[in-house]
Amino acid sequence: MTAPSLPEERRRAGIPEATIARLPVYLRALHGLAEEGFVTASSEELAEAAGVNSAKLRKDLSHLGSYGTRGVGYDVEHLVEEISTALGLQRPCSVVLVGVGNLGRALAGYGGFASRGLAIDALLDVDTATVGQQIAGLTVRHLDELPAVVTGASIGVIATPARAAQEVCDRLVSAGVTSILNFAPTVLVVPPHVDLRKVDLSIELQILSFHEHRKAMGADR
Amino acid sequence: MTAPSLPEERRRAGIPEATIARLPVYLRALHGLAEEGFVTASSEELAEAAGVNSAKLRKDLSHLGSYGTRGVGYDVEHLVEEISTALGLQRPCSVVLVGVGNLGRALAGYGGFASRGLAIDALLDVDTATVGQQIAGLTVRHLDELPAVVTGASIGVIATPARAAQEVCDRLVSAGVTSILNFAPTVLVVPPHVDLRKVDLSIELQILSFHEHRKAMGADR
DNA sequence: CCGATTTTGTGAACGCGTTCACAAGCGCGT
DNA sequence: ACGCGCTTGTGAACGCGTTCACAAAATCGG
Repeated sequence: MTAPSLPEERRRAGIPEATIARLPVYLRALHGLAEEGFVTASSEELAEAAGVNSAKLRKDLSHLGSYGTRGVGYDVEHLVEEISTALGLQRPCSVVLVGVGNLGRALAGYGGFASRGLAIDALLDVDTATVGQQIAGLTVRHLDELPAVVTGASIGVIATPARAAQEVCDRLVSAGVTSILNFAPTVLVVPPHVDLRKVDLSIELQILSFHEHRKAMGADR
Repeated sequence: MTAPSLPEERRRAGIPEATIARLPVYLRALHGLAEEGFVTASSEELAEAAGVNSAKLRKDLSHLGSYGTRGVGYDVEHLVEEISTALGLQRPCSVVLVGVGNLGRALAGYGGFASRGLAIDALLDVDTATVGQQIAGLTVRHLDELPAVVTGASIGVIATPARAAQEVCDRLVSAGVTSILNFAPTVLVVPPHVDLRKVDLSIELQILSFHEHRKAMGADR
């Protein structure tokens, strides 16, 4: 355990999770402002574009370093660089998607990834009818080729049916993947060194269902 | 402002947001346990199936009421009922999806919704080539018909390109929708009485990118 | 060169959510 | 009937994240 001497490294290690989750939003807001011709932006302007309040934005950015100029604001282009660096988008890692069903195809064709430096590099499936197809400029390969496509730092995306997800997850981990994004509606278990995030479409709807009913009840009485 | 006299209602109003976000997970875990033949389940068992610790699960459930039996655990079937009721899934509201592109199709075909009582009831788009198509048993209708398909309590799902999202959002709100799930990579602004949730696929990847790079840096030094 | 003005960066207070730890309650065996 | 073991429900402590409010810093006009 080496004591971190560089302040840069201290900062990197100590960025709160909640802040990291917002950095991509700021990045997108900055791109938007840049397109509108802003060369500099105050925390107030940036916060509005990102949909947060300015105090939160300033504290978030302060975790990265002091990249603003008092009385002026933030240099848009420079801040894009800094956030991209913080997120590791300067040297993007490869993304491997497993499960080329409806959702998998949608993800493969989703333009939002490429624009931020993160593009899907490989599509894998087990269905022999799907393997070999060309989708979004990529040829679908068989899941057995997983070890060959995982090179160094890779992110795995699981878009399989729920029943296949845990096995696919295990195979990703075996192949050396340490960051996994799961779209299958299942709880996955992974070793402690693996980062796992999940996106569950039906859960989001159920949360809204709760709020919708709560509002309806309040109106009734 | 009537003072809530029924404890049931007090509970409903006071459920913390974080708890609500986990109730759907518990619901799914309970269905899984039921299929495995469990008629009763301890907080420990349920917590493991849901991927949380048992203390959290117990506190979450305590916000709904006292539906467990000390020394025994929770009746699986009964708890399913209670959580479903709390989430408003007993009388599910209709779901209207706008934007039948790749993602929209994937969502329309996603089985996970129907199994929990929340099914997509209408598909809308503006593309004349898409309108009229049959997808997942539904006929795609034109966005102009929005007022006709929104009946009472409805949830709106936005799966359009980013540039169209705000206008679609405004039209949903005008039609009376007060709960919106946004998949478009944009910050939407809504009136305060509207609940808005967002799912952003590229943001999730960028968060993983951060962790992946952090791990790689730690290994290097 | 200086004061007025703007905006950042941050210490402090606050609130929410998680975790801990245990008393209260329930069933079962004897 | 009664004590024993198991499990829930919950008050209390803790930690993280948000918000507030202001001092420090930078620009600009005179």
